[in-house]
Parts: sequence; structure tokens; C-alpha cells
Amino acid sequence: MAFTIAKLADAGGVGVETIRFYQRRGLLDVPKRNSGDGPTGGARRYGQDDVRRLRFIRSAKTAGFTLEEIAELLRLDAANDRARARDLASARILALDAKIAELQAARASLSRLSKACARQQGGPCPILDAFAGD
Amino acid sequence: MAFTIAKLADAGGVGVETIRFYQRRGLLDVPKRNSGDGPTGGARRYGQDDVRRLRFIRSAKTAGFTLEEIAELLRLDAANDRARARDLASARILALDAKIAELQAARASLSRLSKACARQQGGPCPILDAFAGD
DNA sequence: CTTGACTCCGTATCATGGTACGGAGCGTAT
DNA sequence: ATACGCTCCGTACCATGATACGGAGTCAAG
Repeated sequence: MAFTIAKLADAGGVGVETIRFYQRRGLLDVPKRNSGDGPTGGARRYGQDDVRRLRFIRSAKTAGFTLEEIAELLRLDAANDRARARDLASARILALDAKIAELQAARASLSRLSKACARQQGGPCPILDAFAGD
Repeated sequence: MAFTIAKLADAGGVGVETIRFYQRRGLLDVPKRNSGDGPTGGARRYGQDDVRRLRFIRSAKTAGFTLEEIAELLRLDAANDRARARDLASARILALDAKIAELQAARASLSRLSKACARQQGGPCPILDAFAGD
């Protein structure tokens, strides 16, 4: 239940440097050092909660949130700011719908291109016009 | 029918600097100067074909190709390399399908989150768990 | 025949999201 | 008690896709 930074990185599927990067960006906080009996103190320890946050960050990135926005979402969670959270979610849903439609159109174009280029020789394989009409 | 770089940029919906950037990256070629009667020659002129390429670049980017890959596609078009073009298209279709599925899952999660956070007070608004199960 | 808009080109800078390096310190197993 | 591996931290660097800057040249209108 107490992770070193390397274990946390493993559990979250990221690298150690990424953890530190997220800490600098305010997405993860930096726990107190373990035992302050040396000039610099011991290693920092992480818990299950940090794993949760890390996984949230991964998913939120996939959803298209920027790290900046993810930092805000994490603050909203702490503050229990439902309204703002809902707004961010709604805005992202709209953006996702647009993005999905865009990708589906691109997919259709590529599918057409692929078919056209299938015939060995003869017939067109108009790469430059693949997206005509998009 | 003869564009200056600024007109080309307009027609392609990009900035002048972007055109030059694409030229450096080999996505667009650099036409000969117009009239070589000065120490440096006149301005370069662009045609409808450049507009076509520029639009292709835009669409191909949307489809998720990198500029590197787009440069290759443009070369393939010139070389009429059907097989390779088809391979690139197929690979991209697979990647697009994966991406679309991912975005749809994210959308569903956000939709759930948005609903949960809708109720003013009472009930959960579990931002951190929004993507649980993804 | 000058002014103003545009071009050319090299180089620098930006934003995003990391990844790497290097010199300390610390802690655990042998 | 000493060596090995991990940690800490600052700083530097990377890739991608642009975007900006500055000085010089050019061109067309007034």
C-alpha cells in the first residue's frame, strides 16, 4: 500500500519522469518525505489514491483534455464543484462528437482510396483527391 | 491562376509561414523565381496544383497522418505506387478505428459523469472515477 | 523616385507532453 | 560497513507542428 515513485509509475503505466513532470504541473502532489533524519530526508511514499489520480489522468488525456484542464478537473474534484465539472464534460463531449465525425469521414475517404488503389494497374489511384469532398 | 504565397496560403486556409514550413519539410516544392533580373530575382508563383496539395495536406493531417507520412504519400502519388499507398491507407484505417472506439468510450464516460453531476447537491459527482472501467 | 505592401530566407521561439542526465543522498541486503 | 540500487532535484533536451522576427530585396502606384 505504500509505493515508491517507481512502483507508482508502474501501477499507473507511466515512467518515473512522467510522475515528476505531473507533479511540476500540479496534477499530482508531492508527498512529505518519509523520515527527515538525514540532511535531505528519505524517499517520498505514495498511496492508492495517487494511482487513482494517475489513471484518471491517462483516461482524461484519451478523452482529449489537456493537462491544464486535467489539473482543473482534479481541483474541481477536491472542491466538489459540480457545475464547472459538468460544463467541462459537456464541452468535451461536443468536441469529441466533432472529432469522431471527422475521423469517420477520414476513414471513409481512406477506405475509398484503398479500394481504388487495389486494382493492380489500370483504374485510378488518386491519392491527392482521396479527400475530395471532405 | 497565378498565386503569390499569400494568396496560396489564403486558398489553403493556412498561414504564409506554414507554406514555407511545408516547403522545408518537402511537402510542397519551391517554384522557380519569376524574373531573375535582380540580384535575388522576383517573387515565386504558385498554381492550382499547389492549392490541391495544400488541401490534401490538411485532410491527411485530419486523418491522423504525420507530416512525414504525408510527404511520403505525395511522393507515392508522383510515383504512382499503388501498393504502398494502399498499405499506408489500410494501416491508418486500423488506427482510426481504434481511435474512434477510444473516443466513443470516453464520450460515454463523460456523458455518465455529466449526468451524475447534474443533480444540484446530493448524489455523487465522482470526477476521479469518471473513467472507471475504461 | 519614394512609400508601402509584399516577398525571401535564415534563424529563433512557441506550445504540448514528455524524456534524459548528472550529481547527490539514502537504505537495504550481504 | 560497504556496495548497489533507488530516490531526489534541477536543468537540459526531444519531437511535432507550427509561428514569429528581422533585414534585405522587389514591385506597383502615386
